[in-house]
Order: sequence, then structure tokens, then C-alpha cells
Amino acid sequence: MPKYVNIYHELAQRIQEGTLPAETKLPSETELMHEFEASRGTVRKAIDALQEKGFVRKHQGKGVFVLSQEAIEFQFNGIVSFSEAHRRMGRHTVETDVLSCEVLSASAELASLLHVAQGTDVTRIERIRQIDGERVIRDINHFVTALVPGLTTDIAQGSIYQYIEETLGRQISYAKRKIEARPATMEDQERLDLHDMTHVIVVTNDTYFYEGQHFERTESRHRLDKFQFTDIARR
Amino acid sequence: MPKYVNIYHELAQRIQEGTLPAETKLPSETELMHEFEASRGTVRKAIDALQEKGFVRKHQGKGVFVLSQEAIEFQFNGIVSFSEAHRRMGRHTVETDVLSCEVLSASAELASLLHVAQGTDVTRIERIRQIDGERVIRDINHFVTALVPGLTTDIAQGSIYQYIEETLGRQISYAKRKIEARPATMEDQERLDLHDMTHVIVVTNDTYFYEGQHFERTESRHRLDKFQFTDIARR
DNA sequence: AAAGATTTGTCCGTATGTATA
DNA sequence: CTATACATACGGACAAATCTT
Repeated sequence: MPKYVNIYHELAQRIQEGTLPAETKLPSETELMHEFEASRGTVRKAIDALQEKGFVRKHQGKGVFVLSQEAIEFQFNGIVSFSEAHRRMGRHTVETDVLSCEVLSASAELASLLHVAQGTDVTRIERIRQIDGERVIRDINHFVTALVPGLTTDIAQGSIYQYIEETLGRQISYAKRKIEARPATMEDQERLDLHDMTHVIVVTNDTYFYEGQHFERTESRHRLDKFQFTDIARR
Repeated sequence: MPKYVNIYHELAQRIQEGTLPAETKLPSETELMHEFEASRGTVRKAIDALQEKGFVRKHQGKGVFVLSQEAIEFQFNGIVSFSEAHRRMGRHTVETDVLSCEVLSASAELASLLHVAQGTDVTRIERIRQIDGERVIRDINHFVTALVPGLTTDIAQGSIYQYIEETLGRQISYAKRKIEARPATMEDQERLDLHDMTHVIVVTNDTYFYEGQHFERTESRHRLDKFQFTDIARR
């Protein structure tokens, strides 16, 4: 592991333990150089990483200050899958039913959305998520089969992202999200326990690999009262 | 301006102009060193910034590759105010009515949310946003008065963030957002044109200064069919 | 108010390691 | 195996912002 990563971990740990409390100043770069027997550039790289992750804030001429723990806890933005998201919340029963998992030929519309040629093989997966016994989320995934081969019902039952990253060894880079409310369709009413709610919240997700290939478009349809999205925006 | 920023701007411009098209490789660090008469570290810092902004992707041993224009256009995440957001969308009439702008004493609940002592002065602003003549958004802001002094109805009519950054000269660092659907309250029904819609989408926003001070909590209540949120998540 | 010390920001040059072609 | 390209690390110099004397 690179030296600056070790320094980063060491400092991050001190901050999380409280050895370096919020509002206090980090040792100066010169002091850290001596403590870790590293060059100034290496120490600076570690501190830059700490700032990137929201642990500290640098001020020219003043020093480096530890930010509040609260700011640090909010690092769980990024791409969050359904199961990841609910593990964080309170105790809930979560169950996934895979309704279908099939390879089909991309229509003109879908091909355009996924940036592939019409007729390209696409794997379509439809899943229902039950929380505490109620069917409240309906996920419809479309994967470019050539980029994400070997999908099965079994995999869809668990975490598809885990399969992509660990089994296929591909790295996910970024996702574009759109969140909006839409009138519930007939299919939504059939497959979800909507009670008398007339709308659903639709989260449209386009996900890209590190190399920039667009490999997925997913529509996630949520019952109004079971939807929540949390996020942190930096600038 | 620092040298690496100049190099960054120059390369970013070439990418946006198409002089460096997507999928192609950037000149190597050695070549850029000669072209810009800069050291390797300086060139690397510029390239790192390009990658941070989503223009390029670095690959050890291979080179630096320009990403698609589409990926680049999606840089407008971050903290987006109402008026900024609608300038981007199509042609719409947007009007803001300031219902109230008053300083009050923080209740126990509000004080806890804003991390201040109970009884601290808080400026409360309530605004209605009309799009194409329909009242569809209701914003309720709470600012810590000591941190954001001098707010008036006139300022609330325009952009409060612009006032904070330009007039007060303070830098906004990050915002925590929560998006969820809630049953419409009586006040929502009075002050918005909800027609028969029973729910609103509530965006709760907590905003922090660069120094880490929590200065604002805002609730933005949207009519279901006029809400849309777009965002890009990197990891 | 001015001078000096401290701390972070930028830039340079060099050397070596690691992944890829 | 060799060459290329990016990654890491070191050391030194000066600039800019801030704090102390």
C-alpha cells in the first residue's frame, strides 16, 4: 500500500477515535513529516485525501482543522443499491422476488437510451421488493448483455452490483439519477400494494463503467410513503 | 492564477471544442511538460483536476482518455437553487411570491435541527413559486440570523444564495438533502394549486458553510407532477 | 503599525516502481 | 524483454495567507 494511504488511514482513525477531536488543528505538515518520516509531498497527499473525504478542512496560513463527526458520517452518498440502503435504516424485513430474468432484443427506444444498436441483446430483470411484508418497490433493470453477461435469477435474488464488481471484476464509475413522481400504471397497481395511492415515485438510473461504457438503465418504482432519498452535495 | 489551473483550462477547452475528441488519448505527461514548459507534477495536477471534473480518465500504463461529451455535460450536480434549476429547463414563466420574512426565536425542535441554543434568532422565510401561472412549490427557509444577517423581502425575491456568497462573502461548502413524499397539509392545500393531489414531495435541505457551520434548514414542498430531481453520483 | 515566524500553496527536478503495449 | 506511460516518493525553493511579537 502506498505510504500516503497509510498516513491517511492513521490520521482518519485518530479523528474517528477522538484522539483528534473536531475543531482542533492537525499537526503541521512539518510535524507530520517527522512523525511519519515522509516527505512533505507525501504528507500533503494524505491530507488532501482526508479533505476529499470530508474529515478536515485546510486553510492557507492557519492550518488543517478537523470537521465535526456529523459531517463525516454523511459519506454514504454515491451509488447505493436497494439492499445496501435498507441495511442502514432501522430493522426491517426485506425480501426480493424475481418476477422475470430474460434476454431480449433492444427496441429502437431502449437501444437509444442505452447507446447501443437496435436489436442488441439486453437482459431484462423485473423484481418486487417487499418491506415488512408489503410489496412497495418494483425494479425493472435493463443490462447490455455483452457488458454484463451471465445474469441469472439467482444473482438477481442477491446483489447484482456485487456480481458485477466481484465476479465480473468490473468497476462502476458513476450513475445518473432522475427522481420524479408519475401516475401509477396498471402494472404498478397489480404488482405493488398501493392501497389508494394514485402515484409512484420513479427513480431512473443510468450506470456507467469506469471506462465510460453505459451498461444499465433501471427504473425503480416506489410506493409514495415508502420512499426516501438522502444525499450530500458538495461544491 | 496558478500554472496548473491554466493548463487545466487550456486542456478543458480543447476537449469541449473537439480538438481533443472523446475516446482519444491525451498527449503523455512528458509531451505536455514540453508543450507547457512545466514540471511533471504541475502537469499531473492539471490532469487530476480534469479527471475530478469528469473530462478524462487516467489508466496507468495506457494513458489518459477523453470521456464522452455526455458525461461532461452532467456536471450540474451540487447545490442547485430553484431559479438556477429552472433556467436550465425549457421556457417557463417562473414567479416568486414572498409570503413572509421575519425573525423569530428558535423553538426547542428547530434549535436542535440547526445546532443552536433554544431561543436563538432565526430568520424564517416562506415563498411560493409559480410556474406557468400555477402555484406549485412552497419553500420554507430557516436561517440562523447571526450567520446570515440582513435578509429582507427584496433579497428573498431574488436569489438568497447569491446574497450569501456575493454580498456576505461567505462560501457554501455542502448540503445534506432528503427527498420524500408526504401527505399534503392544510396549508399546502391553501397555498398551492394541488388540484386533487393528496401528496407533496418534500425536499429537506441542510446547508453548511465552508468552516462547517450549519446555517440553514429549508423545506421545499413540491406538487407531485412538477417535481424532478437530477443528479450524478460518482464513486 | 510593522516585522518576523508559522503554515499551507505552488513549482521544479530527480529517482524508482508498476501496469500496459 | 524492452519501451512507454502513469504512480509514488524525495528534496528544495519561493509565494501567499495568517498569526505572533
